[in-house]
Amino acid sequence: MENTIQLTVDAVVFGYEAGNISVLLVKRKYEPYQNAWALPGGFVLENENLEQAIERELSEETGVKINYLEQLYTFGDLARDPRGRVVSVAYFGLVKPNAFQLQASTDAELAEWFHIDTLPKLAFDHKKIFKMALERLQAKITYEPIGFELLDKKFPFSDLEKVYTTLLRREIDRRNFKKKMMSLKVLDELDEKISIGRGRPASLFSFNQQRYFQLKKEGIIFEI
Amino acid sequence: MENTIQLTVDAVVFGYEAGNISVLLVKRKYEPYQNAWALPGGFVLENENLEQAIERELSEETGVKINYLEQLYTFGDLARDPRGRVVSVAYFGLVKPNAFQLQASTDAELAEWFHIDTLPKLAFDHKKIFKMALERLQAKITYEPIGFELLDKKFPFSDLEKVYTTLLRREIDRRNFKKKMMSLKVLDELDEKISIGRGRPASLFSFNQQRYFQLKKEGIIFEI
DNA sequence: ACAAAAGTGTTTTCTATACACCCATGG
DNA sequence: CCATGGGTGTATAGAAAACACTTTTGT
Repeated sequence: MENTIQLTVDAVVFGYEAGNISVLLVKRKYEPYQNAWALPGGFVLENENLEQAIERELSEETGVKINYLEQLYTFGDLARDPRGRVVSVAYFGLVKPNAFQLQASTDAELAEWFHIDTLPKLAFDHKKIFKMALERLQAKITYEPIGFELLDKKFPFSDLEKVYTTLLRREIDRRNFKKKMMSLKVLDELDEKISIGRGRPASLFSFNQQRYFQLKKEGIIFEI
Repeated sequence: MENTIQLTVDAVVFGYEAGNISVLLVKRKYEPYQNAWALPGGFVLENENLEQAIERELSEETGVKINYLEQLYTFGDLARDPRGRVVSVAYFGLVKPNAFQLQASTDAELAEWFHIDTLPKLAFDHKKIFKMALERLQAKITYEPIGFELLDKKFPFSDLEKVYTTLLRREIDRRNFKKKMMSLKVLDELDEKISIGRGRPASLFSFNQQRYFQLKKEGIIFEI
């Protein structure tokens, strides 16, 4: 059988820093859409699976180390790529703040973080892909604790709260939010505090992944 | 660029009849896995999108008219197909009981419904695909009213209940279930009854799709 | 008349929400 | 000492869950 369908992967990678949720974009070097911003991604090689392809492309194009990766959707419209029939498997990913600084490795000078509310025009159907990824992320944080994946290993509780208020675009009652979070027992309060500028120093917390997997196995679902 | 990756689509189609949830399988005519049972599906043609490919394959192989179709996941492991590198976009679908009778059209004699608990050995990684589809369906009926898609236009309430108890594999309190369902106002009670064998005749209900879309737009979420 | 399935309300428990003041630090 | 952000508890309302008997038909 003759096959003229090409397969690519694309990633919508979210990062959090200082109260802002950003997405990682790369500037295209070649046609089509030369010099336009696009999601990192590219053609899948014959001897790698889809996750390997994504990780290779991310590392080649951005140098970012991904922390959480999940398949999003496969886009197969006929005219989505001017080069011909290209089907793309999209992923969405989260990175921790320490990965937020783009390393100057490889082609990193062509990668940049953009605030999710002020994206430039995107190549191909990447706007549509981004939109779906954002909706997925917004939905997902309400029933799975992936908010942690955007934070450092140790974080003050207020950072977690900020991830939620920023993504859900609404205020959250701090007391109720903490009550619910703590009742799940997936957060460990550490004997450590940080003081960021003025104000009372904040206790640091860490995410107890073991406890989370146990809960998940028992079928108990997180819900905000 | 040379591309030796092939793209297929596969469908996990569920049907409901007489208290049983079944899946549609086809018997393979050719190698590999000749004579083994497999999910309906096949290669995507260059001039059709993914949904068109699935619908074409389903109609060619089974003659079944699909009622609800949703993309499930894309499977891209290296060794999933002995013919070489084949990536498959899997869908899951639901059919109404009137589509349950397999038409003798096309290759229909090679298609058959199997109870979800007693599937034969499946070709390729189709077992894995099926498992994911079943989990998705089980999760999905708890937050979207897709249970209706498995029933006729008019149905007794007990049929809906049976779909839920069968899929969720647990008993449901009939009064509480009805209360919740009716409070959503997506069910219209008709001035019509049916009597199935012995017992009190049941009122028929229909699903109010318009009302459902309105609710969805308003962000109100169904939850069982 | 009895077996079989449909239909129907109330009480209790739990969870979600609303809400305001004190605490610890840096400047 | 004051500005800034962190930390905490209770009361109310609404939703979920538990629970059993009556109705209508076919045989």
